Amino acid sequence: MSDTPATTVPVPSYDFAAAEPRWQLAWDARGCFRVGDIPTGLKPKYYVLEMFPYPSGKVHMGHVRNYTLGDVVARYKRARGHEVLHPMGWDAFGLPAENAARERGVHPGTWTRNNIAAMRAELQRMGLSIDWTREFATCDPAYYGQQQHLFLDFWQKGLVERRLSFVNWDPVDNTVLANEQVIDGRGWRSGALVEKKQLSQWFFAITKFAPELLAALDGLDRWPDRVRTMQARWIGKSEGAKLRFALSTQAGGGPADATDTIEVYTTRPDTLFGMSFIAIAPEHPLAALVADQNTGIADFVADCRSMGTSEAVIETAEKRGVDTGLRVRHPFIPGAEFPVWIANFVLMEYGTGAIFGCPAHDARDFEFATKYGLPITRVVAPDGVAAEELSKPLTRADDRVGVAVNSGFLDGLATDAAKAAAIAALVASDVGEGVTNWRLRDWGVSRQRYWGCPIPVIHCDACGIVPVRAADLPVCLPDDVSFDRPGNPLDHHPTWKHVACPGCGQPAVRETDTFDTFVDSSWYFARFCSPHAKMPVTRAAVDGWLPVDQYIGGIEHAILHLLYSRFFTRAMRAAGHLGVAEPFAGLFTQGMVTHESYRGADGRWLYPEEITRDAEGITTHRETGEAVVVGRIESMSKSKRNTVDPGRIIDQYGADTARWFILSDNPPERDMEWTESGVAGAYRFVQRLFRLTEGSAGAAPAWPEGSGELGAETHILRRATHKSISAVTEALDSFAFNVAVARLYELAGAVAEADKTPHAGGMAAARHEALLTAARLVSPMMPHLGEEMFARLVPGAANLLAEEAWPEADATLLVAQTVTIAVQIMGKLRGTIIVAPGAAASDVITAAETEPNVARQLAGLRIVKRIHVPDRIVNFVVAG
RNA sequence: GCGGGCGUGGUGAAAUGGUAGACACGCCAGAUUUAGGUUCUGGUGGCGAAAGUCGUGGGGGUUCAAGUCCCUCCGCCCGCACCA
Repeated sequence: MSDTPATTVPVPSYDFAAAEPRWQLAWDARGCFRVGDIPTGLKPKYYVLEMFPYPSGKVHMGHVRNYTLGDVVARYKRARGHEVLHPMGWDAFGLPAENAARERGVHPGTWTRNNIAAMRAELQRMGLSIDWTREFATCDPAYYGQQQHLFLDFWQKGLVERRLSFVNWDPVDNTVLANEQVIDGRGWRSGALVEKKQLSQWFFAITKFAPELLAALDGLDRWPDRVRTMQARWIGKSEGAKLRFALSTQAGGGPADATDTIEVYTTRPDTLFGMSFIAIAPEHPLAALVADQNTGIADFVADCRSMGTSEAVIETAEKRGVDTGLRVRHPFIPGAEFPVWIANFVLMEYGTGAIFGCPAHDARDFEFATKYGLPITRVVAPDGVAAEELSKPLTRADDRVGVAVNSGFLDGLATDAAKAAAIAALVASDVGEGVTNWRLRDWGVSRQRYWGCPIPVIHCDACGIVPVRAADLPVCLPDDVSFDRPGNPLDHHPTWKHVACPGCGQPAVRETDTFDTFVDSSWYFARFCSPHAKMPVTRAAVDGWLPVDQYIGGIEHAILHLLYSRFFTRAMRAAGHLGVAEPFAGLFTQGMVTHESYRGADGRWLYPEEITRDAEGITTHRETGEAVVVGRIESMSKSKRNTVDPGRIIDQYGADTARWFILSDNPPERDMEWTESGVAGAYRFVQRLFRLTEGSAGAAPAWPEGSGELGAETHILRRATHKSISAVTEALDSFAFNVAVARLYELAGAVAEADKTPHAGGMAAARHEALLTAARLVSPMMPHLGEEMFARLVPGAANLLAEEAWPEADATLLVAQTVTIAVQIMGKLRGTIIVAPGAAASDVITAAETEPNVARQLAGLRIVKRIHVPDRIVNFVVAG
């Protein structure tokens, strides 16, 4: 190696466009990422999975981020000696394919498969270390047919139910609408006011697992706390009371029956003395009864029906209600009566569909009571003293939990004791009892759509509802469907649904509903273990690979998808398909990719490619020169046109640059902003690392005989190299990829720094070591560049870098020779001292006190206390 | 509305309760080059000539010491069960 620093010798630049496909072919040729259905057991197994994509047509930056994160983990774990399963597939059923069919006349299957082909090609350009032999799409009959088997198994295990539930109904198109298709209470295509309609639907009995789904959250210690908290709240275990209010007036004037009481669930029976009304949901049976006799009430109930089924819409709507005229008796206050209202904010799905209103301590009840002039009585106070008039609800923790006041026999009791006493009193008078309630509802899986997995059920006039025989599966979707009118094409199909009943052989009709697409994504991770099996999963494969060790995806799936997958895993275990209860041992939730948005003078959105920015930062249209308004930085979306096409970035800068920038920009759990300047910076680093390699290309030079020969600069570089190994390893282990990137910038800087002085005393060997280390450390993030560097540093290597082990840091090189200690007076930094690591406290404090600036500041002050934190800090607490 | 999260220089950010701003982008200055998404060197939180002082969304608290822990307020983001 040369002893002169590399100065102005022209160095060829890194030709990523040639190198990236070359290395992708090399990995593929050697089968670097392929594993068997059953792990060999020679190494520890590691299953890395990113949430599989919906094939919308194009890979977007969110995908690039997701799959880059997963690929870093997969490549890193492989290097650390694991046998890594890293598969990819397609969440291929869903609404957008049907929309494309209606809008463009293309068959959903054709549209979906074309999209998959396009997106697969784009993903493959990223250099992901995926075992593509395991790929499948959920719209493959080989997949959804097995899903139908699972449905039959779950049915047998008592986990499938059929009951009525509400859907959004478009009365003009005569079709069911998804929540997203309801815009301001109207159908997105017809514009008709949406109605709630009851349909008979299939449900998975997820609530049967509610206690264990909640309890098992504690064991998911590699999940983000926030996701566990959100799931716990969603499952929503609450301890409260169910009580029956006796109606003092008969609902229909008819005989006393089930309608002579209203059953209410409450978590706060201790606040019963603060009651001022009962509110029931518009869908409550009693509401229907009253509406039959009163057109005003009927109108109100009908009005509530047009609100749709979305909880967010219901809860944010203005609180409205109507007095039914019915009155109930208070269970504790003889002679007291309270009105029964129908209120639009009461949910039929939760509790009993009826509440008692306690306006003093509940914001919604307060708003309602204020609006309709209902009394507001404080019944909880922190100090047990009832207070003055209320101008706003007492909803702070202090105001909700305390001591009962204005509450008869409960007065003076603390909240928990008051609850118990209230429940005891309800039990004693046989009007209620303590109950545990769950917020979680059973999972409705019926969808009135074509592009989904058919529910394998037959309706027979004689035999009722009959499952399709296992031997007759899969129930495949017919291809010849028409989208020329609204509604479910399966229902309109001339022949598909007509079959013989498996029970009696008489003409019968297939179920034309298909499964919610969440069903498809609730077990795909298990299918990846043996994707070609003639059964849902093979036991040896799932026993070998599950659970997923690291699952990575968007926070938007924190509740539904993850909860449904947890349920499915338990249900599959109950049916004997697998042995684990939890599908995902580790979970990482990534942030979104955002970008500035731009609008032209006329207000229309502009693509980033359409604008240009001059030296003063003024943005104008690239072609017309018109002024451009720079809008908010927001999540990339087609409608705002603030998207950046990953394909263009890879063309221009290469996959490694895109991966590097996406990792370097910020912590992966946070939203990131895509910027052109950031990409350009990443690209410069790619080139810089490559150029550094040039100075050490070729076989490793020998270290000089005897370590005493090593110069100080050599030692500094070696120390930097080994500190990088340790720091990058630690950063990758903790998902701090942006920190790993920073450490690699530092290592590259250390090599450049070493090049400033003439090389001597083993520097050439240290430099080679540094760059070889850099290649290995960088390779999970920039695999192509890593291979290129490795090939130049180790010509004729038998292995690819992808097959090489992770480097080990030499502990002797990590030990610091001195430490810098901060010296504070009253917590304020006044100086620093340099001492040997582990120096005695007395020596350190003496050195601190004599540090010139510290000594000057301490003059005339009395030291009250000396705090010494070894190798970190000295703090003097002074008096006066 | 309810639930969850986030908030640090011009920007993205780093920081086991222990020297706030590592690393990068941008910017400034200089060097190199037959200048073209170059490269290299140095500088870069605010105020101040300096000593210093202020500074992690606002306010309060715990602590010798708070970006970090607690309370409260504000702003933004995600989810709310038929988007995936």
